[in-house]
Amino acid sequence: MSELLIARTIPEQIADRLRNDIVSGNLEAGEPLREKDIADRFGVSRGPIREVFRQLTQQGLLELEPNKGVRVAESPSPETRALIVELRRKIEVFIISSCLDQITEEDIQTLEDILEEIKDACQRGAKLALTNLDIRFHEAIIQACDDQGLFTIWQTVTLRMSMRYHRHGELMESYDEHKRIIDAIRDRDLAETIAAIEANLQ
Amino acid sequence: MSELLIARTIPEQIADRLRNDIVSGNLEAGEPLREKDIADRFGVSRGPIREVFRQLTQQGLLELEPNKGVRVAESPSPETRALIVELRRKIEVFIISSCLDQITEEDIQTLEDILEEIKDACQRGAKLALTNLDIRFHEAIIQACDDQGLFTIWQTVTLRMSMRYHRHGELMESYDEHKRIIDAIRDRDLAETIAAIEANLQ
DNA sequence: CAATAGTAAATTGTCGACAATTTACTATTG
DNA sequence: CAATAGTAAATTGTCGACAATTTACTATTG
Repeated sequence: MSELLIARTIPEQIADRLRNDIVSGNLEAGEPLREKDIADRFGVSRGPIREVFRQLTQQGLLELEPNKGVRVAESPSPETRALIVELRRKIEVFIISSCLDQITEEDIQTLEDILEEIKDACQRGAKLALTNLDIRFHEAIIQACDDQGLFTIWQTVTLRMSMRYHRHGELMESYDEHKRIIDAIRDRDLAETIAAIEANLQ
Repeated sequence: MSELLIARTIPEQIADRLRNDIVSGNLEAGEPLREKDIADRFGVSRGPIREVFRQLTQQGLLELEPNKGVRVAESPSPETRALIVELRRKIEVFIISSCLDQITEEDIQTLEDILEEIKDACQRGAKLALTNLDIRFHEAIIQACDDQGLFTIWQTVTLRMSMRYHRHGELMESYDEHKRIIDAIRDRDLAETIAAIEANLQ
């Protein structure tokens, strides 16, 4: 699950950066992105950038008009977001149900590492970092499990759900919720794992 | 909704053709696709083909390994497919619920046109064509309605659900089911529209 | 002969150049 | 002055060339 993450390709790394900017709200909805600008910013030619644009478009973060380029997509309305949350819950519950046993001690250690970063982000009040860590945490679970090609669906749904959204309230709640998930996984307690995941997805 | 379909770009057209080959089962799971081969087949350079590969990968139809290329993805297991069907139902019901009124007479005419083709395919026993027409019919509804950026999620889910799958039984049932959907839409009968769509998605 | 190392061929990754299209600007017309 | 037509600049689309990497093949070693 992790060898892919070590030697990441250039377009992947650029996609991550842009995804961040969009999900976090650094880039406003409707803002056009120019291939040349982004290419210069990352010191590559337009080729790799075009690939990134196509990927982010398919993930619903950009909108593409032929011959005109891409713009940052609007965030979903509250009603639409509610639907997307429901979809994401169904996907994550399905995956964890079919593979709770296969999660290795190494996978759990990866989750612990991310949890540490979450703790840190909560204490620093770093909301942006927290959104990312939240995604990375769940992504680690999905990657550890998924053998059914559900990853791209999960990713698209999750990114769209996360667009410019922060849960209000006490940040430290996020730490508690993720700790609960890890504990449940370590106990191989499926019902509790599902409950913990559903509590965290809203 | 339709001007985009008239002046389609070259990569879009190529993507459609490859999608067809994969969904219909013309291309076997695990089969590698070479950029050069596909480029020659369609008489273009590798650039546009790379874009197509990235898009189909994001839609879950291809699997990409950096520096090694793409292969045709496996079809989902029956259990996974059941989940995907459930997701698709939720999406289509949500969209039709929020916009049944906005569907124009012109949109309905588009659906009627596709229905005619469905009738024809049923009579000819053309299962492959039928799978495509089925997707096009529902896509027309989504495109007529969606203002919430749910299209890419819907598309990914739908394509994955359709991979190498044909409902058995009487082909003409497909015609009846789609006719029922059109009738319900024309009557602006939401409950019946939902029931008709759910009956058709399985 | 089996295993390894080395080499050639095939394939993907990236780039810069040019063509096609869109956009911004200027000049013309009534 | 408002509307249109024409032109230049900016931007996207496509291509072929070369670099980097992987794969297939051959030769060497024990």
